[in-house]
Amino acid sequence: MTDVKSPVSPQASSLLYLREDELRRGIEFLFFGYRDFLSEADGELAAIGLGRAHHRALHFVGRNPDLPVSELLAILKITKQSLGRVLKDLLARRLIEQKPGRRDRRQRLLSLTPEGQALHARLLTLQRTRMARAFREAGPDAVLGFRKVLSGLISDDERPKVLAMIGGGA
Amino acid sequence: MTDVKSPVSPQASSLLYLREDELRRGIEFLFFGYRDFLSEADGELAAIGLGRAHHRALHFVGRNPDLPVSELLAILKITKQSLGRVLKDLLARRLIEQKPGRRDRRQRLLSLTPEGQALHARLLTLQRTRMARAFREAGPDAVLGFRKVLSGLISDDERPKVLAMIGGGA
DNA sequence: TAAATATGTCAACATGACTGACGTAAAATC
DNA sequence: GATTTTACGTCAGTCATGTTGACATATTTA
Repeated sequence: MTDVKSPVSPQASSLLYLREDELRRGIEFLFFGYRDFLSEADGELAAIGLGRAHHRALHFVGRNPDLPVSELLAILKITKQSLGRVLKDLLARRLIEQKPGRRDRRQRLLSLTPEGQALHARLLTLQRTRMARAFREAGPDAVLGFRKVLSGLISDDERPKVLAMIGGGA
Repeated sequence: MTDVKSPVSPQASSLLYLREDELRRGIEFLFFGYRDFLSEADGELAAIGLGRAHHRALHFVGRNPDLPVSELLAILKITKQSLGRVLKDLLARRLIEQKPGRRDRRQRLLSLTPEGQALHARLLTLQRTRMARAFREAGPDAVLGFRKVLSGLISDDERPKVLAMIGGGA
């Protein structure tokens, strides 16, 4: 019991940002930021009878034309049964289309129809608008930090794949 | 078709970080970071037969002893029926306890039992550990940016309440 | 006393995840 | 060429978590 009054938990002041309280705040910011960020697109989706699961599939297919089902499964980390239902809906509404792979004809390569692209673009614009405002208010350095921390939150064994797909550094 | 090769979408290079592509990357980082951040605690929870919904309630009650149900509802933004089921489970397992409010006896103030505190602490430590690693690798400036951007993603009308609860600036 | 508030509860339903089992076509391997 | 593996689909059942709508009860406020 040396330091009588030390509000700092770990050790030096250079590590203030690693105090328990700061970590808890980070956790909670992530919760609330994520919650509200998604709520907007959710509204649009609900209006046309789709859910988040459809949105996620639509997004990654849109971003990655001719994506095999297996890769989409790896990105979303859900079971094929869960994805199956979602894809069935999207195919029935002609938002997504399939074609067999050229090299491997067992594969069903997924891509968006023009209507799918339109919806994808609409949702992406919504989300980009919100993200753009947050980025603008926070500034370029903050944006870098935002990505750095989130990148660190990704599982070690997933990070290479994810970074390769997302593109760019950090 | 003037600028033949302009990789920049909006206008100046000072706004590079607001290009569509950078915004998309931010969106995707948020998706993957959130996905993997939660997966760890999910495992612990599944092992004892609880889910994310229980975790969220446990967390905010733990952080905010004597929390009225109405406030928990406002934090989680779910219906009282959904919360009711979760609280019923937590009460049955004696992880949470209720007591009537002193000033307003209609209220049921929620707090954690010792067992609830133990579980809360265990889960929080798990999450803090992961967050701490990401923070440490990213550095203090990045942490600030992380919080700034997430704060900007929170709905305008929610931000004051949330910031008041989370504490600290930005 | 009447109205509003805080909370709980019953019932029905939707979404999106899961497990487990089985089927088929194409590719890869022995 | 026969066998095994792979990519994908599908049927069936279950679970967790959200929803709406209606109604009940106790307590506070007007």
